[in-house]
Amino acid sequence: MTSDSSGGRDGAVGIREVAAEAGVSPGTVSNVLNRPDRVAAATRERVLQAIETLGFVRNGSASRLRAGRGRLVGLMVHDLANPFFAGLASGVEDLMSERGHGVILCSSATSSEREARNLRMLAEQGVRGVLVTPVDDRPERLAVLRERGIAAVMLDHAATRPHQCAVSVDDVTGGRLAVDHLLERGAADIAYVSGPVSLRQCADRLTGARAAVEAAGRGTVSHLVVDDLTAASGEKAGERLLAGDLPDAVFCANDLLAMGVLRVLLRQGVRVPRQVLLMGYDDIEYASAPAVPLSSVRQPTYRLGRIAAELLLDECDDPEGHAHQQIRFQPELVARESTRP
Amino acid sequence: MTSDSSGGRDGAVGIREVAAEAGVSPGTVSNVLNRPDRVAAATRERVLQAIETLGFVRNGSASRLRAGRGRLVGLMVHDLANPFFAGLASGVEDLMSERGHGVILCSSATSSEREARNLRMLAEQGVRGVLVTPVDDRPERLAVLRERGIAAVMLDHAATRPHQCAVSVDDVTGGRLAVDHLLERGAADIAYVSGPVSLRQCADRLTGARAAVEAAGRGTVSHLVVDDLTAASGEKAGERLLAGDLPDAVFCANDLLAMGVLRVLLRQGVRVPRQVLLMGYDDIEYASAPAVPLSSVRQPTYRLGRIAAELLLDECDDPEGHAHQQIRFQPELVARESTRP
DNA sequence: GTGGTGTTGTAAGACGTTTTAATCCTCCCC
DNA sequence: GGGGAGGATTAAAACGTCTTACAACACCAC
Repeated sequence: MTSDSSGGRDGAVGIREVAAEAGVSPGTVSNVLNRPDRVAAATRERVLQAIETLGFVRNGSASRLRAGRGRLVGLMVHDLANPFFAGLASGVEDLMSERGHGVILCSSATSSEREARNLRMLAEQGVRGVLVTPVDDRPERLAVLRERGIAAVMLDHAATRPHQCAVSVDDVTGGRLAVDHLLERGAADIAYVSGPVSLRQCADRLTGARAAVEAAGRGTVSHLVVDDLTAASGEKAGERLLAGDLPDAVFCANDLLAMGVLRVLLRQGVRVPRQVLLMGYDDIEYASAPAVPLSSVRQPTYRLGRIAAELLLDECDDPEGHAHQQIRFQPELVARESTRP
Repeated sequence: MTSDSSGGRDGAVGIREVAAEAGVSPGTVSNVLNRPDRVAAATRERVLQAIETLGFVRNGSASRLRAGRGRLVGLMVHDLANPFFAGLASGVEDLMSERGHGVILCSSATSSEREARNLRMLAEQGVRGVLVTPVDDRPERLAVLRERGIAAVMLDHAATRPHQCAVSVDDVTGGRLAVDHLLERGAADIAYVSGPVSLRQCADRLTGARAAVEAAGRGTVSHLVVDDLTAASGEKAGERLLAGDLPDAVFCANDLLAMGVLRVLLRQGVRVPRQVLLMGYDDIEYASAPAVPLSSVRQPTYRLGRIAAELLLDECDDPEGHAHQQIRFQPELVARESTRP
């Protein structure tokens, strides 16, 4: 135990020890750390040298306590196991890591209670800002954050109040693209499978789907609701579809659902796309892999995350000069086997 | 702005304001928060009431600064976009959330530099402990943490030093299971596709594969190395395989690689499994979806994460009484179409 | 009553950093 | 050589909580 490679002694080395080693005052060390330009080049070098020798690691808690702001942000998604959110998280983490920030990851599991609990935890940790894919539209859920002056950027969701950044994808258009495509491929009787409509994504895609039918002046959209957006729920939906008259086409609110539906239909000998056209949403990496590659609606997942992260840091770094932005991407149709009749 | 629903005033409400409201001293409020049993039921109730009324949110930074330990842990994985790690992270996050802890998520992107940078950041944030899937076997990479007394649990990796917890899956056995299966299905000339052998997972699975061939007294294993464990790299591997004589079977170090290989082989008209048997590893949810469902080796991903998280908290809560554990799961073969000749 | 015992509550000093206002130089110009 | 001017550095006071003594109190047995 006596020979630790680096100089880290038992008596934890702080800014004070560094100052002593470099022959300056603690204040100067702090300046080197936070405003390097305020200190002469020679002194700065000496301090950095001391930091290196002593293996000093700055205490983030103390720093945040005194300065009011830290180098931590929060990220709240619905479900990490869903590749769409994993992609988002990946984009956020990459950018934050480049900028020297840490990301506290939370999953709401689409439960408002868990969301509220996590937001509170984030507030306690004094994060600099939060990226959140909210569980529903109620803007007051972010009150805990606003009261403490914590910036929030909506992720995959439009802004819920005037002065707020948001990065989203136009899900109404996405739903319309999907159903336009299905109608064009000859479907009339279309089933839309989604999670609860309290999820904005599910609701918007439905709106788009109905708009497409209305605009075309033909076709119908029926709606099948399942508990969540997983492949397991997709299988349940598939079974319910099989129990009745099969529609011409099934449009699922995400690819996982579609993969579940596909699995069940194929297992029961239903020919896809011959008998039933099938469409997913998100265009996750695995959408092209199935027996019948899935048509889907592509979203720039990773970029969504990166851009939202950038917006958040911009807002945090300069709250006054920052212009709130609502960025909305347009989704893109990806046609594959599952809708080729 | 004048009518915030909750009582959160501009002059941030701290333990002091709560104390005033409840007619006790700040110390007592702290006791209610940290040692509820030390304070009489009536007083406790009064304090909790005040906390509620004022919408008090404890300052985690101050708390951690003074107490030395906080309610934050770190999690470092190779790649969030990989469903295997997303599953791990999901398990970790669930358990930590139940226990009221936050998780700082980091991705090393299998780069030691980025791993080191992130570990340093975690040390700065004063996390209580860290769960890490290390990029290589060098135990000294955790020195930054040890010096500051931060507990570490190895995740999907055996312990690298004596007194350490670790949760892993036996990858040598996994590799053996896979190749045993391929040999049994008649393959002799087997290609193993993996990322760099500096990744323990890749190395161990290779060891297992060779052991299987040796034990059987027949067959050969050739080794094809690609940059990382993604589907894109799988496609590159597939092209390199096509450039030479096709082996009887391809064993990939994970399912993403296998999906990439499969895509290329099918595109070039190679019959899988007729001409080439194909096997993945991890048994991610999407392994069963492809045109030719992938045989794979299953790992208890989510449980791995949960258990490691539990171990870490156990170690943090009682460093003395804690018995370090090395838990090793056994993987399980899942045979599907891709290895049915 | 008195002294002991146990329980509740309090006062005040950390924790390690940032920051403000003040001090110290050095250099330059008249 | 005196008088700034202006940059580099410092001293000391925060930041909000936890914790260590310690005081207050009630209760009980003698």
